[in-house]
Amino acid sequence: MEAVMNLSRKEQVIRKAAELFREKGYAASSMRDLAQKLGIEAASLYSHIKSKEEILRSLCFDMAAEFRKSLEEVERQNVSASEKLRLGIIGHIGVMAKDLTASAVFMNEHRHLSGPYLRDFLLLRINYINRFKAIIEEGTKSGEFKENIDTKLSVMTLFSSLNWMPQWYNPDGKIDSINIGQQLSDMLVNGLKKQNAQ
Amino acid sequence: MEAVMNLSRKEQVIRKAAELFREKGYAASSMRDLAQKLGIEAASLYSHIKSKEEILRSLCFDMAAEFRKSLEEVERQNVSASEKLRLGIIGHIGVMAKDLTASAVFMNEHRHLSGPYLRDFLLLRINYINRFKAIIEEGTKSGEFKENIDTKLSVMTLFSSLNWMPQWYNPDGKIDSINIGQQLSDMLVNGLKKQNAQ
DNA sequence: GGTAATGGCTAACGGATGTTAGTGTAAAGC
DNA sequence: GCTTTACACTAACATCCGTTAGCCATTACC
Repeated sequence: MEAVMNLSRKEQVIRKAAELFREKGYAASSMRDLAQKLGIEAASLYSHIKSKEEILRSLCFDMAAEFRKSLEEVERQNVSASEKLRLGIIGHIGVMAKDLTASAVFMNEHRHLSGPYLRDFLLLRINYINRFKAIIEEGTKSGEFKENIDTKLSVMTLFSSLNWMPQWYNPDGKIDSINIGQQLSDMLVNGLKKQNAQ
Repeated sequence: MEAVMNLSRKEQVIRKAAELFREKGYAASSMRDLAQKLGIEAASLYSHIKSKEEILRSLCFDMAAEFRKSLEEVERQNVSASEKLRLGIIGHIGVMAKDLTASAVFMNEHRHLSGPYLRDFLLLRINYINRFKAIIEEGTKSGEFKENIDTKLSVMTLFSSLNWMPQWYNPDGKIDSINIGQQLSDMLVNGLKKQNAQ
């Protein structure tokens, strides 16, 4: 039963690390800081994790897997492009809302992954983005979306909006994550302006 | 004439530092790294700057001043809210495009400012955001924008989209910054969907 | 031509960093 | 009851960090 009980404490370490990395950034967070948050000595951390970077890796790649899973579900649905986009946005927001701390780390700190890990991460990311791009292109071809939009610009704007959510969203506030997803997708798809206005 | 000639070399240092901070992040960038980029020794940097943080400060606050100036010009114009928003967006993009490197640092590294400087910075930022928020509210009241939108969500989405531009925009590509500003404001104000569609 | 300023150097500081080695101890499993 | 496992400890390592002190060469100014 080693592995199972291991997870409990190891995940506790990773969770606290996520909080720390989010607050101060990966590079500015020391293992001694992390140990202090857990009430132990820095050296004791190494009973649970192999290195500082291993923590970052598990945070980044676990989140990446969640995003991928969410998008795959959406892609399976047989609906219009704009509806697919809407569901994709809501799904993405949902994944983030489940762990805002890890999401923030995923977004802001992944660049501190070393060499091959960074490469793998960026490949996953490009793939994810391209699948959203494909949905937008589908909508352009089907005539749902404007034909003169720049797809790259659109998809980047989309991700910018989504990915910064963890930085300002307060989960204890009056607006919940599903609501955010709805409004955000409406805003991006329909815009701020009234449809009947000029 | 000390100050004038000083600027030249000092600004050279700051510019290289901006590149470094952008690539590796402030905390992960060492003064020895920076010195190497300039072909000098780390200790020699201190003939030009007082500290590492002074560099970050000048980068952050100089950009903040540029943004403020741009917005003030827009606010002076006597036009509709949606036009004001459009001009504000284009102005913001324009300021970023003038120095993408400093913009990226401004956005991602400001949190490493210490104590009172961080506080001042955040106050400037909140003020800037609130002035955009006021434009959106103006548009909602005047009936140009939908009345059921969440202003905070809208303005945060707006800034997310704007602020991530330095991360993906390639100034050597075929799409120039004015074009980006135009398209971005169109996308946020009018949405992706055709106005006559469903 | 003397003087000041500019921009660089070497050497060194005190402290923080990630990590390893080796040890102890309380609980869990056979 | 013995052994393993989980989890903590202390001590220490080599290296990197930002920064200071003091010195030297070249250029600009009066």
